[in-house]
Amino acid sequence: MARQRQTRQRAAIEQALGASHHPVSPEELHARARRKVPGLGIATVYRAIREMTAEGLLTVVELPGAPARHELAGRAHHHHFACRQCNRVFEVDGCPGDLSSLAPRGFALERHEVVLYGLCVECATEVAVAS
Amino acid sequence: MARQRQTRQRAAIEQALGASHHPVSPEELHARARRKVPGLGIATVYRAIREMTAEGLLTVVELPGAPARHELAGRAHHHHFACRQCNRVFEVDGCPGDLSSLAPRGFALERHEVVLYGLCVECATEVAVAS
DNA sequence: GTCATATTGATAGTTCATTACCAACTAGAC
DNA sequence: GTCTAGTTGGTAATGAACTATCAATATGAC
Repeated sequence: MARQRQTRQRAAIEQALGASHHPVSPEELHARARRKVPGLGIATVYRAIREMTAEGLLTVVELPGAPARHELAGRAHHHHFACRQCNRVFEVDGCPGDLSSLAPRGFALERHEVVLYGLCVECATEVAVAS
Repeated sequence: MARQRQTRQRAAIEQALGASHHPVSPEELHARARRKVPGLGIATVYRAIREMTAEGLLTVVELPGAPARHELAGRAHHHHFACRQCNRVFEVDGCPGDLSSLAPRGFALERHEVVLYGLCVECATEVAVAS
């Protein structure tokens, strides 16, 4: 089941993942890895994502109303900032902390997600310049 | 463009929305309204959701990896608790408060979503009883 | 270099949520 | 009750994300 050969395609995908400091969508990953291997097919990207996720190397980041994104596993607990303009997603280090007090009585809180929405620094600057 | 006739179907849908104290999926809304109007079609539910959302009567609640849910507009700021067992979504009154300090420098924070995951009181009880 | 086979890439297929279509029904003005 | 046009319901169609298929390619042991 495990991968037996190292290929240019897979290397490009892994490199693109490592170079990204935010969760990437399959499409974005495809575009990035394509710079190294122009002919790279989208199917190969999806295959790599599936295999690496199964091996625990990748984690899935699901944001409301958007396709799943992926980032290398093993990073510290963090949340995300989604720019409504450029649609990119950034990592946010902080965490509001213990949210168990928010859960209704009797509910068992297991995990939480916090998603911030707004404009990233680049898009915020553009808007300021344009107006 | 606006609705011109009052129908049993629409009345049943509005009633079902009013009786729900949590955001409902189109499918759930269909099931609930069907109790009043058995022949109700799913297309009519989607139509009602679309029209009411356009009129500002409904708001969309999007949770990661799930179809959009809807709740009556005008409620106070709140968040949601999603049960991983029964898949229902509950409203949570509290809010961790100002999260602007979490946003990276230069980013313009406009809104935020907090989603709690775990077991609702019913599912948590079942698990406890079963073991 | 040779060769067996793991891997790829193009694309058809699948799945799920949602929308379009249109004949049949019905609300409501008269 | 009549009648017109707004609504409905069943279903085909759509769209987006993802997966399967399979012939062609390329890895890496020899």
